[in-house]
Amino acid sequence: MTPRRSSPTLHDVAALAGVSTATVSRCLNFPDQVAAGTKHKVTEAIRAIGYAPNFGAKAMAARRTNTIGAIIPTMENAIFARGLQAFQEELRNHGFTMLVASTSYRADIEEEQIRALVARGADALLLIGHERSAAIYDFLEAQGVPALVTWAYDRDATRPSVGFDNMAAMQNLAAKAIAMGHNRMALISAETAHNDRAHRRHMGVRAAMAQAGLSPDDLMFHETTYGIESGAAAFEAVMQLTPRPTVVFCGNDVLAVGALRRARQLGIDVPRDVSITGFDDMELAQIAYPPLTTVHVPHRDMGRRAALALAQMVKDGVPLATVELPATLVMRETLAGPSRSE
Amino acid sequence: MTPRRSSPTLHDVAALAGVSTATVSRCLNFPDQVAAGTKHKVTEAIRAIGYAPNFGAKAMAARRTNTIGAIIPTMENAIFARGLQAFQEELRNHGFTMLVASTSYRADIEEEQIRALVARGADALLLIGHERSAAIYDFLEAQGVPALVTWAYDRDATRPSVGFDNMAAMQNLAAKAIAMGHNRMALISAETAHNDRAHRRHMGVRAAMAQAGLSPDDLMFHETTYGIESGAAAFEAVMQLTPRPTVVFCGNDVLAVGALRRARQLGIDVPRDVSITGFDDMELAQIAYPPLTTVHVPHRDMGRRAALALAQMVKDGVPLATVELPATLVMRETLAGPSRSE
DNA sequence: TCCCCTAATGTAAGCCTTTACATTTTCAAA
DNA sequence: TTTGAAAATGTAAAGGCTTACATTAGGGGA
Repeated sequence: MTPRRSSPTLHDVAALAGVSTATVSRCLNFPDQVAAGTKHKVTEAIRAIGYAPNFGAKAMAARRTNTIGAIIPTMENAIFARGLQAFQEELRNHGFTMLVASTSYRADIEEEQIRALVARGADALLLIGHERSAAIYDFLEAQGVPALVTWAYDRDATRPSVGFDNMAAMQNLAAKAIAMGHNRMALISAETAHNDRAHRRHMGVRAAMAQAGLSPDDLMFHETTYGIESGAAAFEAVMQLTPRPTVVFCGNDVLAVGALRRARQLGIDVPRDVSITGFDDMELAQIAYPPLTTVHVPHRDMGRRAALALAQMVKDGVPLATVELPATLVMRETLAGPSRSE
Repeated sequence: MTPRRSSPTLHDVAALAGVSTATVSRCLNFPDQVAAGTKHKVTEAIRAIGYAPNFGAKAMAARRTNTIGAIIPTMENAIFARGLQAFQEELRNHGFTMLVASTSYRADIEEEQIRALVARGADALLLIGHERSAAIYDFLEAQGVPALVTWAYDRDATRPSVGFDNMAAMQNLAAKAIAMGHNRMALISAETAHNDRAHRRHMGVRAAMAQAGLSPDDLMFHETTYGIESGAAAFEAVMQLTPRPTVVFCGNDVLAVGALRRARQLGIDVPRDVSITGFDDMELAQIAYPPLTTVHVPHRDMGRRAALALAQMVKDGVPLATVELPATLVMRETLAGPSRSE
């Protein structure tokens, strides 16, 4: 029976405070443009009446939402979750809120999500990796929504990104292994379709081999899905090949941990019988036994810098710039020279 | 020099298709209310002109945003990241998008974030745990924003929640340990201030002890921050007490893994010299060596169900209901009876 | 053929802010 | 005092969509 009284509006506040709506609005958005006394009256009225601005109206009038969207493959992967966490924290420092969507590594879902976040008023977008259709980039352009790519840095890419060079990092790791004497190698990779990071890591291994004069045939390439169990299965498959690889590079730490576990189950000693490496340097890598040699990815730093760049772009029109961050090799205990005795 | 042509509007589409704006709107929102021919014309026009609805205008007119907010302690904790992932996926199935904010376990930040997400137009909110000020609950009430608590189920709580009984789960685990013969026990807990989950887990241990006729003095309670290193330090501290505990319960898996690692470094064998348990059952628990005995928390299920409940609430007004999910004991290898020889 | 009911479409009134521009007030300098 | 510039405030026009209500078209029954 009680008429569902709708929320108080700017108008109500103005009436109560005895000023115009414009003044109330200014009080909220440009406080130093209004006299102290007026400000006080208005503040009082707002409190008395329990006023909260209407988001839709505000967004329409201001033509922005102070919201930035992030689209990542999945939060199941701790590496992305952490990047997001840093991203969100920095965004908050600048008064923005974060919309999140995930794609499960599927290009079609990603496209849908990009459209969805734009439709939900995202002022700008954070994207993982460069690889996506020209159509969707055109769409973003047409909608006037700036997008920043992260998790990847590619010398040749034209779009702005904040990331590291997946290929160079992997090449560096592979070169190290080769320098230690390895020459029969396997790569257990995440699926490379629509995933330029995985693809470039693969290219990195090849480049290192080429540089050392090794034949591409000496690399056993095995692609699999994400997950510890996948890594384990892939490792087992790869170890059944002849000749056996002396080092197994893994596209990420989760796969590597799976490989490590299966090695133990199979009675294969790491790194004596075979070396195993990861990529990402998540917490897992330190917990693993033996501690995993991997590549440290600056996920927090990427998140933070991406947020900063996007915030400045939306707020002050600072154009997005590309920045390359270092991804450094972390030597722990799973990579060693191949044993002679073998 | 080219005048920055602003985006096409509903009006433009209507003009091109030769219908009214109302028809275009219906085409978009209630397609089966419009004739097939008309629908076709409109669809064509939309494509031709590259129309995309204006979010602010839509939100203002419809009085909702189809956006639901989630506020969690941190995405650094994989357990929350996964819950969020499931939450977001289910939300997507219902046409909603997700706003995310994190609190770093701080009540003041949480309050700020609740206000921020409401100001950003969240139609509803997902919250972790029951414990927060009455003022903020009042605020949500006044703003008409429904909130659903998760990660906790409390028989006595009046607000709707989708979660498990932290106390009962921990009590169950402790009872098991007691039944195995343990009677000197330690609890390494996350900080309990403003964290009803941690608090209730503590209560669970006490309840089990009380039920077994043990004195509360036989529990060494050690509170610490989140992190592997914290767990390690806490374990070391706790093991220096006299008499030494025979079992060390940890408030979560991360602390437990830290404890496990320090035990190895100290030459303390688990579970022969001391038993260690975790809580959450994250992937880490299986990777750890030896595999960790812990409590499985249905994080994905909670996320999914919470999303469903919230979506139905916002879309169809289905009232939020409380549902209790099971959190089950997972016996692995770090809990065993205390050794006689000690 | 005429009527009436239903389906399809159109009309136009909001929804609530922001902001360009106009007006009034204030205050320091003359 | 007067005056002029700056500060404070007011007026009112968007802004693009949804939706209640009005109108028109279509079709079956008498």
